Amino acid sequence: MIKDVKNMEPLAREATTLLKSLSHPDRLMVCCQLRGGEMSVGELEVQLEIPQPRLSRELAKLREEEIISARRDGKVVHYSLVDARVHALVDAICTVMLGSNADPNVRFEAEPEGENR
Amino acid sequence: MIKDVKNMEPLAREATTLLKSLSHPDRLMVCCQLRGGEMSVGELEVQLEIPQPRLSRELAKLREEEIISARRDGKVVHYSLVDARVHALVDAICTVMLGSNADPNVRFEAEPEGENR
DNA sequence: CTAACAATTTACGCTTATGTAAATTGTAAA
DNA sequence: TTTACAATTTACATAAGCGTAAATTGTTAG
Repeated sequence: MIKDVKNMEPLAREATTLLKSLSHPDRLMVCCQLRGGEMSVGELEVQLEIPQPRLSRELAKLREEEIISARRDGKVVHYSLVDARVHALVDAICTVMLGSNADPNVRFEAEPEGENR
Repeated sequence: MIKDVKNMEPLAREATTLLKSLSHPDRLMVCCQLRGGEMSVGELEVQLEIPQPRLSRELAKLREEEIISARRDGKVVHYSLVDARVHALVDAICTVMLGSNADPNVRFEAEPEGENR
């Protein structure tokens, strides 16, 4: 509830770093899908029809920005959104921008929900 | 509520175009402030402490992307968010990412609210 | 070890974004 | 018209972002 807009800059800088990571069709769709829980690269590839090398590169970017995390199981790598803040942001964006089309077939498997930040 | 993820791509493309426009500290802060209603370039310059030429250029980008609109009054130009969808998205981003620091001193003057899209 | 599959990384060319600084346009008042 | 102020546009140089295609790494089964 502060009035000091000056203090907004560092927060805005942080926010836009995250936003930039989501500002790409492939990456946004990936995050949109991951709201429904873990998915493997293969599943994402099939559902989103993104050529594997490109998908992999975008996943790498999302990983570097700590938006998603990877878990290897045999030769399959599973990805999931990293925390509640990211989940909330992606959710908000999908709701406002994609409408119902964004519904990832709601099949939540594991999402603590509640550990802000 | 569709399952056809394939149809998501064009929407995601559109969404990310908008998101990209908001993915810059100056531009996000401007939009954040404009949630409170119209503001002149001068007011934005003072409150956000952004050098005028840079501010002006970012405003131009936001204008080109049709995120904000300008209204000239004498030698002063007033800007405001262009529609409810943009307002909703900016609001969501500010709420999730900036928290209470994002409160633009709530002073709504005119916001139809309700014409989605 | 070798084959086969899942995923990631590299390489290249091209376009866009961004900070900085200088020049220009538009409007109102003297 | 001349001045002054508000705002926008240009001009560069540097840094990122992105699509495409080829090469590489990691893992399991034979």
